[in-house]
Amino acid sequence: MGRKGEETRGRLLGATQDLIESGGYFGAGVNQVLEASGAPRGSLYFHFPGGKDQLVGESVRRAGHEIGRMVRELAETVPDTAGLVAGVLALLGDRLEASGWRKGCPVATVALEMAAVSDPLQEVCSEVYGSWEETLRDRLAADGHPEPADTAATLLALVEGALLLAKAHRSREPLDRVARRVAVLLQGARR
Amino acid sequence: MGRKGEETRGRLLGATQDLIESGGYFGAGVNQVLEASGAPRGSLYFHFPGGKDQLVGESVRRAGHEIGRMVRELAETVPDTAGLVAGVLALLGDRLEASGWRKGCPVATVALEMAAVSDPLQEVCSEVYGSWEETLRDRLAADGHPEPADTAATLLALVEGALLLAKAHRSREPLDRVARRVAVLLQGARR
DNA sequence: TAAAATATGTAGACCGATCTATTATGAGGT
DNA sequence: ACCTCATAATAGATCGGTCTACATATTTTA
Repeated sequence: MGRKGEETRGRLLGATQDLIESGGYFGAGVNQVLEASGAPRGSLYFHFPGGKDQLVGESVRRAGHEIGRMVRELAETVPDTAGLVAGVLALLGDRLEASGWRKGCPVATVALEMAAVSDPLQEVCSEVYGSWEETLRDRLAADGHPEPADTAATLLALVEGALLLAKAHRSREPLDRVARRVAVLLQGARR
Repeated sequence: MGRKGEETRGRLLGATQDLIESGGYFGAGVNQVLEASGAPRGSLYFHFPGGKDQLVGESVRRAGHEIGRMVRELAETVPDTAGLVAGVLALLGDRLEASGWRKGCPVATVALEMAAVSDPLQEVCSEVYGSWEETLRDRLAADGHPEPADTAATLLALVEGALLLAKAHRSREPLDRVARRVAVLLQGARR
């Protein structure tokens, strides 16, 4: 593929990722992606012959993996799951606030917008959420939690919901409130 | 305003509400709203001189009040808060599934799409979420729950997150998993 | 009460801007 | 010379919004 080509492709994905995190599928207009990345129009359709949907799909997947890796890294330094969730909430809250309440979950907006109308994008969103949930479930199971599957899904819903409310209110308050209550939800973890 | 005018205005709001619930702000194109409502273009800008943003704002507020009322009605028939939340999850899950995984929360998508770029729409979303949270908080306080504010925010985040995951996976599973775990979160309610 | 004036609302052609996508062309690296 | 990739012009559809014309009520005035 060549060094240069790979770099252009990466810049396109990065710019798309950035715009998606702020405004979802429709917030990432092709023109804005091109301007932000500095790439010419033809290059986009060379590297992503599937057009915008392919571009968005790969961007969501990449962003999902980045966050997944971030969570796993955090998991290595924090011993208890409650602390891990609190850490994730804090980290994502920092990101959200530092971006002027723009950058929330890179998957959520696209999922809500497109899951019902685009099978490929729905699959990507489902897959990313599934991988995050799996990470949490494994961690809970290793902790000896009695209901790892249900609890993992609940924790993920909690984080996603808190992030949504924080963006809607332009405030960390929902994140803080949820963080305080997570411990209760995880009762019975290591009895 | 006249009987006919009021009716046209209502049809425009209803059509917009419907489209928003499926696809958010950008899913509710003006042309689609006009086609679905049967109203002519001129009527839209007569009844909503603020254009699309006013139309969407009023639709989100209306949809928010409808769900708020639904929750309060359910609260009258279900004694415990855990049951209330489970009931809400079941009801919204029915709606989501019956619509072919299209109709989720009427506020969430618009909030994620527009909160960062439109002050008026951000305010509407924040206000609706605030009113729902207030309903939950009052209920928890009446139950004698020790942390009504934190818990109300957490329950709302939980419901919103579960609804998001359900739409992303096109499955009730997240809703069911969360419903099973809500009881644990509400421990200490009536000690 | 009849006629005139005004307010309310419908109807759709039309506009510029923006959207994603296609195309033809040619430079640059291997 | 060959494939990779960049470049820009442009297509064609759709976006939200404005405009004028017209119909129907409602109010004012004589």
